[in-house]
Amino acid sequence: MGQDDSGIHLDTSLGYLLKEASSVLRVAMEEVLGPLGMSITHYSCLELLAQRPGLSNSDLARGAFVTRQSMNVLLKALERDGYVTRPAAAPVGKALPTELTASGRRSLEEASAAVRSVERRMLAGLTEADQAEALRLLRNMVQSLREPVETV
Amino acid sequence: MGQDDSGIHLDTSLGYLLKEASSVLRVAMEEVLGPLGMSITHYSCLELLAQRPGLSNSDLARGAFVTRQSMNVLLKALERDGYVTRPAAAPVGKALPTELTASGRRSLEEASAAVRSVERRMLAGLTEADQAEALRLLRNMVQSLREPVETV
DNA sequence: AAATGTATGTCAGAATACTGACATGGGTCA
DNA sequence: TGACCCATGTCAGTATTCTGACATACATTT
Repeated sequence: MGQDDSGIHLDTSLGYLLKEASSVLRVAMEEVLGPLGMSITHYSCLELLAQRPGLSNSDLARGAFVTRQSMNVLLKALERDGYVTRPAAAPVGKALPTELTASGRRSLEEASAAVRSVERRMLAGLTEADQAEALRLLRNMVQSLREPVETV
Repeated sequence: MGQDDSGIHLDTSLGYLLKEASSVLRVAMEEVLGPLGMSITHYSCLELLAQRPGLSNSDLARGAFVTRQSMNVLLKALERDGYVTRPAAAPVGKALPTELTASGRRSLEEASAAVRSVERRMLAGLTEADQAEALRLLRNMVQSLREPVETV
């Protein structure tokens, strides 16, 4: 099944290829994070907190590209298991600034190394110039999609 | 919250940017497919069948980047609603070749137009050469990640 | 001061995709 | 031929994420 190659423009669609690339990356990351008992969102949350301590639940949701409701579920589990801490009351507004615990930092270390190895593997066939170009192109696409739709 | 910009290498990580791009694309597609009562996987399935009639459930799963179990759930719903047909018995092996019905083709048409408009919007800021380069770079990344890990 | 708008945290329920498991069909190889 | 391996379809249960809704906190506007 599927051995015939009739004319398919899916093979030249950047949208489809983008989905394929993110799917392959997701699988590769789950492959290395799974043995560490960590999901991708779980890892993303810890990495964000390591680089920007004090982010709120909503901040983390935006950074990990999930809804704040989803992040809230994860964050409560991480808090229960002692990887992050949040104050009981908000110092200002309603936002609760979150921070990594020592345990969270330790847990992140090996995950971060594993993820870096995946990214290195993904970029093995690209030159420095290629990578810079990829950054430019992807940023351009993101920006274009984020711009409000023209309702001339 | 989040107004301080301490040193973040997430901003230069291609893995993170790839996830961001696919997330933005996903949201944009859901935005145009939702009003048509269609999910992304739903649309992907119909598009695949339009371009490669006779694909099996497992083929479709691979093409839409989900598990065959997930695709099976969707396919049964599509069959129940009259968008696709599958033979009661497999002509060879266990694979059941699936085909679009007239209703399925009709339903696909407007969805396909909507998705093309999203892709056009995404690529609005890129030249032809840019797009060709993006294809090359993303294909390279996909291939690198698919290669078995070196266990020297 | 009051009204409005925006952002946040959180609860509840629904949708979607996943992992695990099993039986079946077909090919490969000893 | 028989043993083995791989792919497929499918059932069941689990996990993750989403949408909808509500109350609260702050900024902006009137």
